[in-house]
Amino acid sequence: MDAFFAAVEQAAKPSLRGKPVIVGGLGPRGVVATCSYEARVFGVHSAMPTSQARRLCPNAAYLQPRFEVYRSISERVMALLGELSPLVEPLSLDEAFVDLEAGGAARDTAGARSVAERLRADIRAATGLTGSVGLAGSKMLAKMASELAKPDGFFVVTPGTEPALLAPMSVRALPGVGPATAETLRRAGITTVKQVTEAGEEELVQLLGRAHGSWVHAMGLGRDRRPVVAERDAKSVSVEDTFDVDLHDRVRIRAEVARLAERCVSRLRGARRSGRTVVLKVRRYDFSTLTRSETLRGPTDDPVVVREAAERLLEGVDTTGGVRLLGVGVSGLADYTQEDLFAQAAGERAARAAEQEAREIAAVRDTGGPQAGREPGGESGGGEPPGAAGVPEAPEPRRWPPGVDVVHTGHGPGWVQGSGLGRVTVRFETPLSPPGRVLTFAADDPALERGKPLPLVPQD
DNA sequence: TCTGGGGTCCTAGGACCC
DNA sequence: TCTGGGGTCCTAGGACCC
Repeated sequence: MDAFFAAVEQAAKPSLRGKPVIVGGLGPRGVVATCSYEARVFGVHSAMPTSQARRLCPNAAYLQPRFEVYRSISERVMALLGELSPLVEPLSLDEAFVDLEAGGAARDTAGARSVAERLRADIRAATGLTGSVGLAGSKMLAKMASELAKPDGFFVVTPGTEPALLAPMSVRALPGVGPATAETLRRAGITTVKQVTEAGEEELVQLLGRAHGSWVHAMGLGRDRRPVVAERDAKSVSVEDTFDVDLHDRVRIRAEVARLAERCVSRLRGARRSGRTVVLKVRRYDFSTLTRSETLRGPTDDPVVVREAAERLLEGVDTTGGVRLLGVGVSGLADYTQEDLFAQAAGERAARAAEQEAREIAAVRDTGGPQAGREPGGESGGGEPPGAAGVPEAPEPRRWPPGVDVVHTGHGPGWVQGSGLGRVTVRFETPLSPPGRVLTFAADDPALERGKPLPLVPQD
C-alpha cells in the first residue's frame, strides 16, 4: 500500500486530500510513522522525529495513528491476496509477499501482469486506496520492484534483466544493508551493488562476518531462494513506553515496570501463548539502552510471575540520571495457557521462595543480618499496583488527540483537528462527504463524544 | 523539542555437560 | 606442575526491518 497510514487518513478526511499529512507520535518524543507524498516534498520521511517534521512542514496535518482502522483495512487487502494464492506472507500491515506459482493464478509473465493489474483494481475498489505491485522471480527482487513501482504502479523484473537492474543501485537498496553495514562497506570502497559483486564472498565475509557477508553477497547477485512462508508463529511479545520526560523516581519506575508487565502478559494471553524468558529493557537519559533477562524453569502466562521477574531485573539496573524508556518482553514462547500452567506457576513461586530463603540464610551467615548493605528504604513502593490505594480518583479529563473520530449530537460525525486550553476543534466531514466545516467546542462539552471509524468506501 | 514501537536474526562469552 | 573439544543453554548487545 502506498503511504498507507497517511493515505487512509486522506481517504477518511476529505479536507486532507492533496495536502501534507503526517501520521505518528505527536508527543515531544514522537517520530513519524508515515507521511503523505505531499509531505515528502518537504523532506519529511518515516522515522524522523516529529519535532523535526514540524520544522520542515509546519502546515501539515499531524495525526495520531488509528491502528484499529489500519488493521481492518489491512485484513481486507490480505484477503484479496489470499484469493491469488494460499502462500501469502505479510511483512507488516501494508505489505506482503504472494507466491503466485503456488496459487496457480499465473502461468507466465503476461498472466502475472494481468493478475497484478486486476489485484490493484480490486484493492482500489475494496478500500478506496492505491497499492503498488512488484513482480519478480524472488522475494528480494519483488520487493525492490514494488519500491520502483510506487506510488500506484506496477513493475516487473523480467528474468535476465536482474544484473543490469541491480548493478548501479546503492548497497543500501539491498535487504539487510542498513546504516552500519553501508558504512563498513563504504570504508572498504564499496558503495554500489556492482562493487559488492566484484568484491566476492570472501572479502564480504571478512568485512561483515560469516552469515551477514554471505547474505549480502548473495543479495548483490540477485540470488534469493527464500520461500514465501505463510503464518509464522511469533517468537516474542513485548511492550515498551517512551516517557515524555525522563523518569527519576525509583518508585515510579517500578510502578511503570509493573504496568508494562501486565500489558505484556495481556497481549501474551490474548495470543494464547506463554513464555519462559522475561526481558526488561531500559533506555537511559543519554539514549544508552540495556536489557536484562531471566529464564524461568518453565513457560508462564501468569501476570504475577512476569511482573515479579521484571521487578527483580529492575533491581539490578542503575537508573541514576533518569530513564527515557522502559520495556517488558517475554520470549521462549510456548502454546500453553493459564489452565495448563497453574501448577507450574505455583511451583515457580515456591522455588523462588526457597532460593530467597537460601540467600537470606547465606546473608545472615556472611554479614550478620539480612538488611546489611541495603539502602535505607530500598524496599519502598513495592507490591502496590498504581491506583490501588484507597484515594478517590478525580474523573479522567477527556483526551482529544488530533485525528480521532468524534460525534456531535447536533453536527454529526467528524474528527479532531486540534485541542488545548480546554477547547477542541472538530472538522465535520466523513469519508463520503465533501470537505467539511470546522467548529470549536469546550473540551468537556457533553454533546461531543468519541466516534467510530467510518468505512472508506460505500458498503453494500 | 533528536532519536517510537514491535519484531527478527546474529554474535560472542561463559556455564555446563559428555 | 596450564591448556581438549564439541554441543547446548543462557545472557547481552547490536543491526536491521516496517
